[in-house]
This record gives sequence, structure tokens and C-alpha cells, in this order.
Amino acid sequence: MAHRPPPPPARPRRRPPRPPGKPPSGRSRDTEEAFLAGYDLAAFPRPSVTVDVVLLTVDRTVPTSAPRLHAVAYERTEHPDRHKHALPGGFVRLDESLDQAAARILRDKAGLEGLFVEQLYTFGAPQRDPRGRVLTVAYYALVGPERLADLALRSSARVHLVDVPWAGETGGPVDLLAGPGEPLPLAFDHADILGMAVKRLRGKLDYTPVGFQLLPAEFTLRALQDVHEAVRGETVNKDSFRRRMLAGGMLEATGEREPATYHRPAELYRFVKRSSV
Amino acid sequence: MAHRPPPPPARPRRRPPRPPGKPPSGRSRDTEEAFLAGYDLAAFPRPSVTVDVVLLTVDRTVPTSAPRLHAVAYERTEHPDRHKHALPGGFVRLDESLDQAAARILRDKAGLEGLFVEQLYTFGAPQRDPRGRVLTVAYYALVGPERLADLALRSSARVHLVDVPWAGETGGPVDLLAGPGEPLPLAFDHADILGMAVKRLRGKLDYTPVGFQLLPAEFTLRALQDVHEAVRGETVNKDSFRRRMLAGGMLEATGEREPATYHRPAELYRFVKRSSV
DNA sequence: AAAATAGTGTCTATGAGACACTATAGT
DNA sequence: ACTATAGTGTCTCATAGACACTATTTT
Repeated sequence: MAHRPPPPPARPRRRPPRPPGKPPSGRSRDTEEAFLAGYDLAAFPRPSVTVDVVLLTVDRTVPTSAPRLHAVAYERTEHPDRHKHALPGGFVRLDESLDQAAARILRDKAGLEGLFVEQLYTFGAPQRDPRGRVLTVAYYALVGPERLADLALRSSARVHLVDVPWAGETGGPVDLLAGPGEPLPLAFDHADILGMAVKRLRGKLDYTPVGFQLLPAEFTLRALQDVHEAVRGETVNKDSFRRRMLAGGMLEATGEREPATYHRPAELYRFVKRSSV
Repeated sequence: MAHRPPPPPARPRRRPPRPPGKPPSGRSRDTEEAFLAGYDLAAFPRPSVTVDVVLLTVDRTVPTSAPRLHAVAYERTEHPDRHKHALPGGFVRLDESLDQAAARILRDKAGLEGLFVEQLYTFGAPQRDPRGRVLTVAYYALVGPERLADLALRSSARVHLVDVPWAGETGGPVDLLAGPGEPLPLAFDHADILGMAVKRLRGKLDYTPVGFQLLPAEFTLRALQDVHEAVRGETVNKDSFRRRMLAGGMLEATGEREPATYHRPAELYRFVKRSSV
């Protein structure tokens, strides 16, 4: 949730006012230093800017049903949209980049570092936040389910099922589910943000090695297929999937085998960056 | 260029200050209205936000050489980066969406409306603008060369050759050329923005009907192939290209033929939205 | 007629999907 | 032995690339 209450005694830092008698417009022949000294960015109204992060995972811990895509959200405790759920987020600080802000939010709100994180889209409808003009630069991050095991111990964040009501890469808003058939209302335009994240991930899955980001370091081909099916929301052809993955040159057999199965154990593979290309 | 000097007598509009004696933090049981009235967004420092637009076209008016990708830029007349070239841009107003800001910039700075416009990426490195913290939400727009014919009469914008130093969808900064082998320095991080636009367009070309946006309403298959080759920076197979395009169901034969050729004239096609899917 | 490009028909290589079959674990 | 999944081999079909050939305009 990008929309925390402000810290109690913080007044906005003002930009230094423009020195009098030196209008920066016109055809002055000043040096760049003089120009910058006389320039007042605050002459233009500025929006507030937050970063919201869609933290996605594929929960394979329920062995009875097919793995599904899940996302992390918090229940808001304050107005506006109190009791609705929101994505982890926060205001951008003036001394950090947008990428750094996304990494900071993941660290502070979920205790996670070193994840795959990518900028998604910037949402800027004028009325998207009733408190005023707030842009949000949305990011999405991918994490294996094993790294979310103790998330509830570290924070008030929870992992919820993602319910995508459209096929392929059509796009549109996406809601979370609290339980079977029980939608979880999302705050602000976060359903749009979540929908954009799912659409982006589906588009990237086929031609970039992004599926590995949702698995532990060593995994079976079946687990990788589960991830692809969870993200795409449909089953994929087993034979073709295996061939494509093995032909891609991004998988390295470990020689180890999957432990503790009640059937033939599958070989474990590891992701390797492609040397060429 | 997103970085104009401020208008002479404009002071920043201040958010209404928070009413005293009603701190919004804590577990107050206020109504949402009361909460919002007491909320001061200015408690967090706010960056300036601009929108920059990469306006791309494929210039096929030079019949002797292969068509190439071109982009619109202005020479900056003020510090910083004076005399370098910049993309059309401007500050986001608080009462307009980001998409509206991009459309307004295209209208005001290039006199163009109704183009294909899509958000690209948001650039927010803390030091990308020496005047202070300025984020820019980059957009790209596509236009047929015939609509840029009188651009120079309407504005100081010029169309420059795009020089992509990488292949495929690798990505990286991209410069403009003033003439053959004569690079045109770009202001700020606009080479990164331009590079991102080329990368995005290349990626979209194969699976979305975006190529038509760079052509007039009626065009030959050869012209469409020229556009694809210009965007991709490499030749494509003629036979396969024709089959793919005709099989896609997005082209409609007009029955008309290309005028004034010194060889067999090709049939003119028109883009039609696919009914199904 | 010559030149130049538009457009068609056909062969081949590649990859996805389908399916049959074998292999190996637990029970 | 039975069951469930892993993994392999082979066939078919769809599509991209290559290439030969025909068609139609201006000069």
C-alpha cells in the first residue's frame, strides 16, 4: 500500500525560492551554473509519487490442487479505503531512484532482498487517490514460495490467491480471493495494477527466463511446468514444454533427484545464464 | 523536451495546510471525510514530473535508399544541456492524466492528434536533471511520414535519423544522426528513452498490429515490409512476410492499385480490426 | 522488347502436438 | 504386482524460408 498516513511532525521541505530580479526565461546569456541557481522547479505544481510493488509467487505447497498464482497484499488500517487490501508501497524519497524505492519497499515491508524486480507501468489518473494528486510507479517482483514461508511472522502482509478473469494477454483488472469464490476488495486502482502485472508476466514468460524466478534454485521440469501453467492459467503440452526448455540451453541437470515422492522421482535442474546471445 | 523554463509569474500552488490539533496518524475512528480533510500530502517531499514523447516515423520519401526509422527532436535553447537535442515534453498538470499530458504535448509541440500513443517507461534517476529531482514518464507515439510533412512550418521540431547500435531487442541508449556519420547529442537521459522506445517498438511489431500506425491509411505490402525492415534494422523474408500478413486477417484489399510506378503497380491494402479474438 | 517489381506454387526444414512405449520410485 | 509419474522415440501437421515461375506495368 502506497498510501500511509504522514509522519506526525513533518512539514514539507520547500525548494529555495527563486532569487529576485533574475527571471530565468528570455534569451539570457548566463552560464549554466547561474541559470540553475535561478531556476525554481517549484514554479510548476508537483504531484506526490509513490511506488507500489506487485509481489507474485506460485504456491505449489498444496499438492492436491493445481498450483496457482498468488500475490502479497495488506489490509489497510486507515482511510481512505480502510479495510480494503492494498499492494505494498510507499512514497518515493528524493534521494533514491525508483528502482531503489521498489527494493526498499520489498525490504521494509516483506523482508525480502535480491528478488527479480522490474518496473511495470505508471498510473496517474487524477482521481485515483482521494487525498490528492498521487502518481504511482508500479513494479512487480517474483519470488519462490519458500521465501515467503515466514512472511506473516515478519509483517502484516498476507499471500492471496490471484483470480484472473480473462485469458491470454487480454488484460484488465484482476482481483484477489480471500477464499474460494470470496473476492478480496482492493484499494484504489490496485486491481488495475495487479492486472497489468499478470499481463506483463504472461507476456514475458514465453521468451525470457522469468519462470525460474518463481522457483527455488533447484527444481524439476514438472515444477517449472506447474509455474508456467499457473501463470498462464491453462495447461501446456508436456512433451513440447520439456523439449523447448531443454533445447533452450538455460537448464543444467544436477544429477540429483527429487526426494520423497510416491512415484518415480524426477531429476533436479538448475537455471544457468546462457553464455552466448 | 520536458524541461522548459518556468513561466515568469507562477508561484506553486500550495496544498491547504493540515488543520491544527487533529493528527491523522494513530487509531482515530474518524470518518473518511474527516481523515481526508486532515491529511497533508505535502508532508512528503514531492518530485517534479514531466512527460516526454518519442515521436517515431519511418521515412520512405527517399526512394533511392532503404527506409529508416526517424524521431522528432528539438534543439534546446536554454540551460541545462543548451544546444543539445531533446524529445518533446513538458510538466504534467495536476488536473490531467498522464495519457492526456502526452496527447497535449503532441498537440502543442507537433500539431498532431489522434496518433497511436503508449506509455513506455518512467525514468527516475535522482541526478538525471541538474535542476533537481525530476521524474519523466516517457511515452512513444507513431505517425505516418505524410503527417510530418509540414512539421517544420508549425514548430521548431525536426525529424532526425535514428541510429540503433544494437541488434534485435538487446536494448541500450540510441542516438540521433544529424547527417551521415554525424551524431546529434541528446540532452539528459533522452538517449536512454529513445533506446527504450526502439526496443519496445521492435518487440511489439511481431505480435501486434502496430506497423500500420507508421503508414497512411492505404498502403502496399511492400511498404508494410519496408516499415518492418526499418524498425527491425534488418531485411525480412518477402514470401513469408506476405503470407503472415495476409493470413493474419488484418488486411483488406482495396482493389485499387499503387499509382505512378515504373514497374508493375502493387495492390493497395487497408488495415481492418480483427472481428474475432 | 527490356527492366523491374508484384504475386503464385511448391519443396524443404523446423518445431509443436499427439501418442505409444519404457523406466523407476513407493505401496 | 500395482500405481503414478518421469522420460524417450516417432509420427503428423503447421509454418517459415528458399526458389522457380508467371504477371503487369513503364520506358
